[in-house]
Amino acid sequence: MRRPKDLNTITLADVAREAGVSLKTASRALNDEPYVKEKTAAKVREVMKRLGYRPNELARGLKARKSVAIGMIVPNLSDPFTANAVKAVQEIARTNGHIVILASSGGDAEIERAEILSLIGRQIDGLVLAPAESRRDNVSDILPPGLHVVTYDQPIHGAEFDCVTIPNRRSAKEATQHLLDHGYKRIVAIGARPSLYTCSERIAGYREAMKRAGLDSRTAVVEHESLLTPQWLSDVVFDDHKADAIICMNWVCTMLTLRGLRQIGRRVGVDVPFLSFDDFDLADMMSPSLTAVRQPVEAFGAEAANLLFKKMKGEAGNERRSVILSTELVLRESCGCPHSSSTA
Amino acid sequence: MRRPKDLNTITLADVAREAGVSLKTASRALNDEPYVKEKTAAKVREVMKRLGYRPNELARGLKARKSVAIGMIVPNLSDPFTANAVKAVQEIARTNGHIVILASSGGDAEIERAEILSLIGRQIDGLVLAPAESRRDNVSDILPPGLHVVTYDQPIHGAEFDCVTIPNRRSAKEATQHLLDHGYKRIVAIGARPSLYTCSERIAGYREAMKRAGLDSRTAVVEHESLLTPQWLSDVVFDDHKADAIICMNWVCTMLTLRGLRQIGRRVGVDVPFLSFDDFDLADMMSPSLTAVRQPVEAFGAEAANLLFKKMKGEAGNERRSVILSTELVLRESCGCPHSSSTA
DNA sequence: CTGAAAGCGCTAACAA
DNA sequence: TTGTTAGCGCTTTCAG
Repeated sequence: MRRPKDLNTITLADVAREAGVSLKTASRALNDEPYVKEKTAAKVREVMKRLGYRPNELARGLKARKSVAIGMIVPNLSDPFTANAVKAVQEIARTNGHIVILASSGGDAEIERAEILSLIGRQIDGLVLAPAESRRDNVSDILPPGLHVVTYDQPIHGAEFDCVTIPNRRSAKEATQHLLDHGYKRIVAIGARPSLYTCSERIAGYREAMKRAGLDSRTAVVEHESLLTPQWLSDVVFDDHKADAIICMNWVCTMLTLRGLRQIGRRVGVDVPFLSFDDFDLADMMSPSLTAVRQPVEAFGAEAANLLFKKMKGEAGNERRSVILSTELVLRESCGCPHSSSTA
Repeated sequence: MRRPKDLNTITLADVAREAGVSLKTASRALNDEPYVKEKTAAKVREVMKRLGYRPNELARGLKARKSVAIGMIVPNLSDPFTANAVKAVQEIARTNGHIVILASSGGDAEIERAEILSLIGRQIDGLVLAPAESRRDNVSDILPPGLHVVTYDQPIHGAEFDCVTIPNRRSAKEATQHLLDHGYKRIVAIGARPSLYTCSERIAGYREAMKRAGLDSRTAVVEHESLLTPQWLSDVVFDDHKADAIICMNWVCTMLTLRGLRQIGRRVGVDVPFLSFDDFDLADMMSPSLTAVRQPVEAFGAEAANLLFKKMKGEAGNERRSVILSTELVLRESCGCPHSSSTA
């Protein structure tokens, strides 16, 4: 004659009582287990529906020692690159019957660590991580053994996680080479957060191209995006380096540089040829349209999530797996190429 | 002498045993409860740290009947409007000690429903929802009583949720009026998903403005974004309606229209004046720059989340609360306004 | 101040 | 085929 203290939550016990079966039978019906007479099962299901029963996943997870949830940690959700990756991960998680707990590090290693701990407390079954830092392994020491992690965008130095990346160095080299082919000599590479793998690799690719052409590298790399101001552009990129072309090493840099250039009165692609590492919506709609290295944004998240679920199901062996996606240099006008009206 | 079956997970019992105290004492220390000798508590904390103990939030939630998690359901993560809202919600959740379970409906009511059920099973403490549908209440009947819901972008007709919106009708009316002030007569309003509140309200605002000017409304609204093709633009917007100006009613429509116009050889803002409901990064960097109605994207998510947490804490009373954020008509060039070099 | 025992909702053993 | 009994990891009575 016990009554649930909270009469708004129906438990499996309520269902069982109402259906006149035992708890375990109700449980079996719920989970479509064998060894339940179909008629009994039907009865139970009917009661469940009638009562609006919803299994408590917390209780299930506690028992099963898993949560049917994966975590995802990203640095910055406003970045369309990130947003699309999240979208892809969320979709694949859904098809695998998992939910996604989304956390944001803001690119800060301490926050990242705290978020990971929080996710671990949630008993996540897997983690997709866009690391806030790539030089130092800020993660491994707090991971419970057996938790699968897939990194994307950046690998973590010294850690043994699966990772989805692009050939940063080669892509940057090719992009730089393209600018060189146009005849520019004082190409300036603009980047931010040099300690990040993507940044340093892309800069390295740039250097290789410049070196091969027998030219000096002109790098303009800020410790943090907030330092990428119009004044800085004017001082460093133009006054110091006398830029005759610019390559920006990621989306944020591109955005800030586009704005900054306008403020200091330099027209992108007209006064100064421009190439962006990271393509985005509308790059093709600007005038002049922006030449860019395109990363397969959705594939990034999709590959990472697929790899994670494969690992979780034990279908992928135990060795570390790296997926390297390919990029595409999308030639438009801002680099100096002639106008083309092809659809991007 | 019982040994955890899974030796990789340390429980509070392990901590208690190691510290030589009872389970409850360890629990008290964990939760900073009073009535624990400071020395005892310190000892427990030391052991926790040494063992790398992490409380199991699933177990906590099961007991406490709450999960310290909120759910968020959005239609489309690639939309920067949505991405920024998610970012804001996630940040505010974090400061309130909650995690965010993110789900995506793809604008489909059935999926939305399934996702809500899944979140309920997770015992979420609150829900931020950008409804997939606004005409029909697809939600209320499955919500457990006591679960707080805040809607944003669209209210749900017939449901009693708190909601964060903008003055859709008035903003659209003002925007249309601005085009009228330029002297355009055959202004075409392009929209998608007419059953959505935002769409119908904005179209209504447009109609009001046209009517006041003594002009016929020329609406071009597709059932679904996928129908907004270049061919359709050519046929409906230009051949049928003889557009001499265009107003697009949301971001997706703007994107598709910009691309479509180019494909059919009409230059935005040059051959055809253009106004976008929804501002975005780079709208100010295009040539001509795009005049747009700007919604406060981050505030959208922030207000929704703040409202939700207030409700959850019982600080907001029980009556329904509506927050109406203000928009701004950002005048740039595509509407026909003279070039201005002000920073957006 | 501290501890023993009960139980959150569910599922895995082990009967019956 | 069904039911009974434990117990997942934690917190909450209620005694010491």
